[in-house]
Amino acid sequence: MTIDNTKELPPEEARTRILNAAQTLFAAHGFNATTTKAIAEAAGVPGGLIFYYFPSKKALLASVLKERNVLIELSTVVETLRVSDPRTALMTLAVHYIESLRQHRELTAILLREFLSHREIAEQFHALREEHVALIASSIQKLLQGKCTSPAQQIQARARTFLYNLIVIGIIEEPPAPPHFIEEMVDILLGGLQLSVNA
Amino acid sequence: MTIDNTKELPPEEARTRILNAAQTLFAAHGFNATTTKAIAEAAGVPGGLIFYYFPSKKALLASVLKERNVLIELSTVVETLRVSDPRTALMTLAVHYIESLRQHRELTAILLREFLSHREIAEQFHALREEHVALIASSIQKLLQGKCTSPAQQIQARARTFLYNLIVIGIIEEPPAPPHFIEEMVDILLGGLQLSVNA
DNA sequence: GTCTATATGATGATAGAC
DNA sequence: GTCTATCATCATATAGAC
Repeated sequence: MTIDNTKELPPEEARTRILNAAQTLFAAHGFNATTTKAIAEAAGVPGGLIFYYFPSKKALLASVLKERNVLIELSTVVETLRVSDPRTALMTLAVHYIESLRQHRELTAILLREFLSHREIAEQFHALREEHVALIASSIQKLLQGKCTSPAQQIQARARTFLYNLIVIGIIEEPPAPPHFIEEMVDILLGGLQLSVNA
Repeated sequence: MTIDNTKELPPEEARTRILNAAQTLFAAHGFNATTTKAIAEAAGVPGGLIFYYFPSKKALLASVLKERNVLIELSTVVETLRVSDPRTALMTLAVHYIESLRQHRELTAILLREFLSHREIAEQFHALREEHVALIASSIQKLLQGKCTSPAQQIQARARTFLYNLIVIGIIEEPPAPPHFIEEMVDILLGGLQLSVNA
């Protein structure tokens, strides 16, 4: 029987604590405004130890973004759609997606902050967006199977409109807007489709 | 005959050059990553002069945001709607709004970067959003006068969906998405309304 | 109002003891 | 692997000559 090294908090894993602290502080104050000293203090380790695990502060940021990846979890949200009624399904998707964004607020904040200056991050952000548009579009298409005759491009546009709204709601909007806006938005998206709603 | 002091580049207005340089550099690299020295160099003035005109670097940022205000210009875009056909009007509004956002890319970049950490800026951003939702909603309502019987709240939701899409398209989306997406989005927004389109 | 020179403090990173 | 002490650099901001 081999030892499982993937526990949540391996006894003295200073590296993990540094990553956690960096993630929190980068998100709260931005990359440049966060000092390595502050990270070390928050992590409860001496300042020098950071540079034992990471060659530079920038490499630390890269590790945070790489090892704590938002992409995967957000994508799985889309997969959880096993409801027959399109309206309910889209509502579920929206709520879960926004919740997921809010749960990863720290990472999305980093993305939002740094994509403007770091080309690499911008491309990651862009790829993520397009991937999700495609995922949502195919989800909608499945949901409407047989119930609707709209062309594929219309569905894609709806998926994009949907996602863009979720992005603003989940990342930028603060405080949260009118309570029933999400519901209304879903209705708008489904409004133009020739649905045979009679479940 | 008095002298007009509101020319584009008043003979030696170092202050203006400092503001210009600060705006550009803050937008390109963020507030913290931009040094006052870099601003001075870009403006072609000695480093010390910045602190003659502005008490601190942060005050300089505040001045940039206050004196180069996006709010006004963006609001006027909405006013330019004097077309009878709703679809054409919304298309015009969308295109102009996005163009305006792109023209003020530097300022929107600063807003996007700093609203996460500076409470003041966040509130400014939020107020701007809500003001524009209201403006767009009332524009749509005027456009649909007599042609539609949808309740006010539905119109508001449409306006918000519209604006949120414009925000992502104008500020975040890069490179620009599928060419006809804006058109498709407008169609989606108008899709659910009981229009008597027969112009 | 403009410019030079510089104070003062903090930052990322290193060297080396344990 | 962990920690202390410290270096070299560069930041914002000031003092004061012109």
